[in-house]
Parts: sequence; C-alpha cells; structure tokens
Amino acid sequence: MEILTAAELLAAIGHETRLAIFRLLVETGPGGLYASTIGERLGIAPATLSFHLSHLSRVGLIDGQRESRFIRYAANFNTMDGLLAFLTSNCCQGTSCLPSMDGPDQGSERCCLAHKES
Amino acid sequence: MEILTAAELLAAIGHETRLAIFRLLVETGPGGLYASTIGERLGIAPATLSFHLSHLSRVGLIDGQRESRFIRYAANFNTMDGLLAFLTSNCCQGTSCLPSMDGPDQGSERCCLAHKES
DNA sequence: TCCATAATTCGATTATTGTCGAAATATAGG
DNA sequence: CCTATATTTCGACAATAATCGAATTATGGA
Repeated sequence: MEILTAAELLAAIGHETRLAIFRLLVETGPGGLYASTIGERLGIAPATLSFHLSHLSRVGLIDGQRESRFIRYAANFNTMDGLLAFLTSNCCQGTSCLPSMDGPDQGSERCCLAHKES
Repeated sequence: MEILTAAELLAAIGHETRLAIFRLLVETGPGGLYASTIGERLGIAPATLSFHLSHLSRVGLIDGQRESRFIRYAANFNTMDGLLAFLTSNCCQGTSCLPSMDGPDQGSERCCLAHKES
C-alpha cells in the first residue's frame, strides 16, 4: 500500500463521526446496516450522514449496495486489513525488538507493532 | 481506548507528511532520530516539521527528548499498539467469522480484523 | 561574552473540511 | 399518476488546518 493511500484511509477514519460509523459496521460484520439505521443509531442528520458515507465509500473502507429503497453499507475488511498491514510493516527494521535480549530490560516501551498474517 | 482519542490519533497520522514522519520513526525503532535528521530525510522545512512533530507529540504517538542542541524523537509503540487494538476489537461480534462455515463460501470478503495479543 | 546551530513560535495567508436546511432523485405501493 | 419514504446533491456558511519566512529561544563551544 502506498503512503498516500494509507494517509487517505487514516484521514477518513480520523474523524469522530466517520470512525463511529466505521466501527459500528465493523462490529456489525459483513451483513452491514441500512444507511437509515446507521443514522438512527448514531444520531446523525441525513445530509451529514450521506456526506460521511460517501467519503468512507470513496476511499474503499465501506461498500454500499442498494436494496429497493434502502442502501446497505458494510465495512470492507480487505481494505482495513491492508491498512493494518501497512501500519505494522517493517517495524524497527526487524532488528531492534527480538523476543529475548541480554542484559537488563532496556525499558518498558512496547515494541514492536505486529499484526496477524494475512 | 475512547473513540474520540482514537479519532485524534488517526487524524494525526491521516496526513501524508505526518504519516511519513511516523512511519520513518516506526521503521527506525526505539532509538529514534533527531528532528533535523527527519527533516533532511523527508525534505520538510523546519517550521513545518516542528508543527507536525508537535502535533504527533501532543497526541502521544511520538516522544521527544532533548540531547544537548538536538531533540531526539521516537515512535511511542504503546500508543500505537493501543490504537491497533481498538481498531480490531469486537469485530463482527465474534460470531460471523468463524474459521469454518457450513455451506458454500459466502464470498471472498476478508473477515475479521485481528491483531496479536498484547 | 559572542557566535553558530537546532528547534520552536509567531504571523499572515491559503486551502480544505464539516454541517445541515432545502431541493432533487430513486424506489415502492396504492 | 400520486404519495410516501430513503437517500443524495446543492448551496452557503463557519470552523479548522497547513504552509513557511522571519523572529525567537535554547544550547554548546571558542
């Protein structure tokens, strides 16, 4: 993943309202929710909701599919997983955070970032 | 982690320049880099760099420590790991993404988000 | 004390983003 | 065809964020 793409994805969920929408869809799972349901659950005005759904959809973090008068939105887990992989890749050049080190503990700092195999 | 905190962290790295700074520090590891080194490597003007370092530092994604005339900045792995844990928590209510399912494959969608134990 | 270097703060400008009422579009049903 | 409902688009405004030259602060060495 390119850094510009990653920054766009992060900016998309770097807003309280959009993060709430995205988290709701992640917790809901692949089945997703209708736009109106999202709006009711989170208390967002229709025009504002549409603006944010459009933003999340444009960057590929969610997908929407029309079902008669409703549109069902669901999290795109592939996109999010790619982002997580980017964020955790090449941490510490793979050299600084070996499981065991000689000598006294070098500090309580958490290191490294890791993510399950995809 | 609260959603507002998570959104602030994501917004902080949801900007190309700040993401480049943060990724450079993640790849560098706990040793970190001097501000001037970061500026040289990424080609950022001093005032602009300071603005972004201050932002990342304020939200807790990096830490800076003065060493004589230099300030050494390093990624805060604890903060980032907390953010990753938040993003991957409670995915699909734990019910929709069991390793094996009966019936035909329900689609190629990636599910769920997972992160190593902390 | 004076100078050089590292980094931040200030100030002004420009650009982008978020919100939401009102109007428009899409779909279903009588 | 008309009405009701779901959603988006439009338009205008307010608020926030990003950039960077110039001035300022902090530190070390001659």
